[in-house]
Amino acid sequence: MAGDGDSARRTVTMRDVARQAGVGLATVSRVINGKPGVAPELVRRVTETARALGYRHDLTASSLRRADRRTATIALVLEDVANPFSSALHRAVEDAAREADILVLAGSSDEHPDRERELIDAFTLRRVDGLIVLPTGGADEQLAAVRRHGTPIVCADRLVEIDRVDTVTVDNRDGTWAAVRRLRSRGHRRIAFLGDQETIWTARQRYAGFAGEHAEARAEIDERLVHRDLHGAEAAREVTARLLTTAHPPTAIFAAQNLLTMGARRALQDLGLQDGVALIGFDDFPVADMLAPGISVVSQDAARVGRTAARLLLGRVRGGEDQLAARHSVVPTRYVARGSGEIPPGQ
Amino acid sequence: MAGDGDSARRTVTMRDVARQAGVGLATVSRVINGKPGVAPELVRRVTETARALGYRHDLTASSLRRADRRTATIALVLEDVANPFSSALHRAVEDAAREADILVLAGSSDEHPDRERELIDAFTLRRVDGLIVLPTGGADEQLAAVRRHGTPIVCADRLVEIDRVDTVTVDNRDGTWAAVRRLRSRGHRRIAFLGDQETIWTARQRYAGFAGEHAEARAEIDERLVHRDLHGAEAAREVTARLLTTAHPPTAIFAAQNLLTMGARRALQDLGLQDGVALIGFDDFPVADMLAPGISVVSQDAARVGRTAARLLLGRVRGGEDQLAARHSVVPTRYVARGSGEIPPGQ
DNA sequence: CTGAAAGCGCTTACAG
DNA sequence: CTGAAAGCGCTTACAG
Repeated sequence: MAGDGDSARRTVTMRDVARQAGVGLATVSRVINGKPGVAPELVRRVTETARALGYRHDLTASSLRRADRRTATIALVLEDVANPFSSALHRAVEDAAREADILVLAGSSDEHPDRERELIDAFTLRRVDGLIVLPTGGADEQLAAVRRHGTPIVCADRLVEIDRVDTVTVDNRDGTWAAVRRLRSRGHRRIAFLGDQETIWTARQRYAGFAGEHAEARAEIDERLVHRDLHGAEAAREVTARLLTTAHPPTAIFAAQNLLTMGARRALQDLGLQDGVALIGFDDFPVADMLAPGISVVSQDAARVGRTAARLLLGRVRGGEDQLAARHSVVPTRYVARGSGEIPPGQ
Repeated sequence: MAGDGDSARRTVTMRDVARQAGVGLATVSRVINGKPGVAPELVRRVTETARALGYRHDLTASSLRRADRRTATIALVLEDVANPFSSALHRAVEDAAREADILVLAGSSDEHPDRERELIDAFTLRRVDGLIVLPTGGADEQLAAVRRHGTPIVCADRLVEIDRVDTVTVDNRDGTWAAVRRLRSRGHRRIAFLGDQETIWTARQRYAGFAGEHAEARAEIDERLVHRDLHGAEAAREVTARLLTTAHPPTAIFAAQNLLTMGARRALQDLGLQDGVALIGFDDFPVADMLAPGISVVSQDAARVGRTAARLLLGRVRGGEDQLAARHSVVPTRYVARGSGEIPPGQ
């Protein structure tokens, strides 16, 4: 407790501890790092002196000199740290990293390639040991360059083809395909599709599932029912309201993303049609089961995506797997029937 | 593009750039850091050489030698990066930090003091410039010690009294008080209270609002209607179900947290009582407005809490405000009427 | 088992 | 305006 003053003082370094304890600098380093082969008496003296002086180890300096140059920090480029999918993935990454005493930096690209590039720059500038990114698609060249420089990278949620960059994706196409097939088997023939910006890989995949199912059923797609460039709930709401008030409205709606599902449902409720028109969303969200009818969804396991991505990354960070070719893991989706997807055509 | 090989090579340092460009190390440093007073010709040569060699600046080394020793990184200790309140706060902090070219490390304490301590340790070990934490309450001494060592700290969401540690909280007590008063003015006399673990400051404050309103109204609290140690939705659901099936059930329920509100509503729906018993929740959540009836809530602005916390922290990090005494900012709540809170007693 | 010296990749006085 | 030297707080051979 002595010397626990409040005034600003210069940092206590290993040097100070060494001098005070009457040992060499290397010995202090050994003790602090828990390395074996130091006389118990010295271990005690150093530990005690360090505590008494309020010594705080400096990992940044340590990693600078260290052979492996690891900072024990990885970075995460998400779409938005605040969106449910991103943040569930984030949490899974944190948990996996924590077991290896690794911390995680996170940032939001908001789907802007420029912002993705800035984040990657800022992270590599700080010498993170690895990167998990939900790529916008517009920064792939930079990702490739960073990878070539030696930093391990795993891309999550979206597929990219870069040397030694692993990916963890969800079976967007098949999950959508199966959901649309369910609608068709219930008798639906006029199925609307609401999709996110086409620059996003998952958006294209989900549409591919929608189109694939139609081809399989030898059914033609009515282009008037397809809207593939929707940003957010409000856009989905407007489009849905318009679709429902045309001469030939859809009997079912497939909303290929979270917010679009909410927007579509809002429009349905506005028109009192939530029990008359089927709705299936891609990606679950809280309380979807508490609505009446509950919203049926193709659910994706964000935590599993995160956990898998973290595992792949840490394998490369540790070095053992770093020279392996790119590995691509696909996490399955699951259809959750809650009512809205089970509404038959014609009320 | 030349020399863009794939093989592992040692890092290109400023030294390499200096040698190659035929200038001194200090000049390279000046150019890379954009410092004025270098001949245009040298700036060009250094910039070009750096690019050609694939030089990547190392911020960790830079900050080690730099006078201010800043890492341009701050850390965030949240309850859970994946919960909506925490992640909305996180996003606001990210946005504020980004304007100052500062990155953010985040971690989840899960309300465990031990985990909070580990995170604080890990962050300070990496020499972050400052800390924003949602304190569990069990690590306040460590926070105080870190602060004394010089690292600026802002506590968000919960009040703590530590020298030169700022806080940003929400008016939990008054927000609850006003909501309960609304219930009473509509005729409710038997109002149940569902609360989170009492170790959490906000949980205590919200109960204080509930109790305060009762005292103000000279109404006695029926202890059988009060449950102050509920963990999560399922616990709230069970307790609510039990409350509703007693001889003297409540006519209204105040759920003092997100998940508790959802759990209570589930129980109400299970019993078909969602239109018969009033419900007000503390803290809004997505889609609460799409349920029938919509759930009335005391809404808190997580983004504003985050933004304010970040501003206070960055003010101290910059140094200008670092010697100031603790500042305490309170963000107001807002009552959002959606129907469930407007149900009168007796159906 | 221990310590003096060198050096990680930078910035910062200092002298020119 | 420019560069050689010192040093940030550590770890790592190396010699004892």
